[in-house]
Amino acid sequence: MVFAATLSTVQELGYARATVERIAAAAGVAKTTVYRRWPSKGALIVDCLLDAFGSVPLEASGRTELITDAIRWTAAKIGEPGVGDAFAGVFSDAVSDPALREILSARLQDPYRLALQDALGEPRERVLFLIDVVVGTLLHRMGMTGEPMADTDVTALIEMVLAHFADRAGPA
Amino acid sequence: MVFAATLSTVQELGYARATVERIAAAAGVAKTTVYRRWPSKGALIVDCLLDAFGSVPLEASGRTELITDAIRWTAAKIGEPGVGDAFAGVFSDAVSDPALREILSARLQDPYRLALQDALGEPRERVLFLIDVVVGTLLHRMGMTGEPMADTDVTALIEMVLAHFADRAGPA
DNA sequence: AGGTATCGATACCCAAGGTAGCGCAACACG
DNA sequence: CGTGTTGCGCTACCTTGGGTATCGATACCT
Repeated sequence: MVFAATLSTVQELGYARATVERIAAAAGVAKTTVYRRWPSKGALIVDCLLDAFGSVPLEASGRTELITDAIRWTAAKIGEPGVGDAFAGVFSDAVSDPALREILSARLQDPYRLALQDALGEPRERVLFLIDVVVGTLLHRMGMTGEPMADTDVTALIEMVLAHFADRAGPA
Repeated sequence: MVFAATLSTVQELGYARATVERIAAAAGVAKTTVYRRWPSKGALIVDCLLDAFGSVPLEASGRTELITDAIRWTAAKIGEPGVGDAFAGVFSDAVSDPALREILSARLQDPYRLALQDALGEPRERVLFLIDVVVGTLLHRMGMTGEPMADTDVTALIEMVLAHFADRAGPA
């Protein structure tokens, strides 16, 4: 499977050194075959992340548990070997590449945003803000240190976000 | 000045298309001269960001004003033309480049972290967490939308952070 | 005036994203 | 069983961009 080879190659070499040629070799596949299936390296990574993330666990009953579970789940996924690197990597590429940004936003962010809007009953802008805070914080830690965020900090993040998004108690 | 040429080139073309050759041309300087002064493109951008950011305004009296001013100042700087792009760009490059990560951490993050530790009387880990939240959130918004965060969201960010970092009232 | 340091220009190396074309194997279908 | 179609691997290639080496000119300092 190409996805598994992608993640393990990214984990082993980092995002930039995980070239498409190496990923293809690790998957036992030709580079051209990869480009037959995905239009760009970025698109491959996004699909790989989609596969790695799966769907958010949103079966919790209360709002507090829902947010807590979602944040812990996000932190755990980003902490999985290769996933955080790959995520931070595409994200970086997307900064200067509007097409990739579109792919990232539509294929990766939107599904989770819509699920959260639905589960939380919050408007689009507030959920976007929530995602900015959670994903931004986790990726910044990952990018600056090379390591996923430790549990105690994830807990602090959850508490901070919960205070802001508590049932109708938060500001604005 | 090379810094001005760097920012305007990044603003005009985005981070990836702002090649060292183009930046040098915009500055009326040869590409080799740029490499004589900075060891890599990343180092150039970091120095450029250092120049653009200057020092944090930390002359506020109260803790609340201090944090508010610092966050607004960060958001405003990242919103300046070219700065956000350049910041998100180096950050992305740093993900796969430990040497650049070291430069970014030591030259850009550490001074502000130390100043904040001093001004807030908070331990290193909590200030690092604060920086992760503020910078991560702002950069995530910038990276996903291509636009700096709107004022209302910056205000929400300030309120959320203040609640967490209020005088000895926050958890953990 | 002479030595030195700096800069600009050119030419180059290398890695990596992405493409084109060829030939082969597998599979479907009559 | 033969034939066509499809998909894949392979090789070779193009282009861009980071980074380096070299050389000649210029300017500055003594």
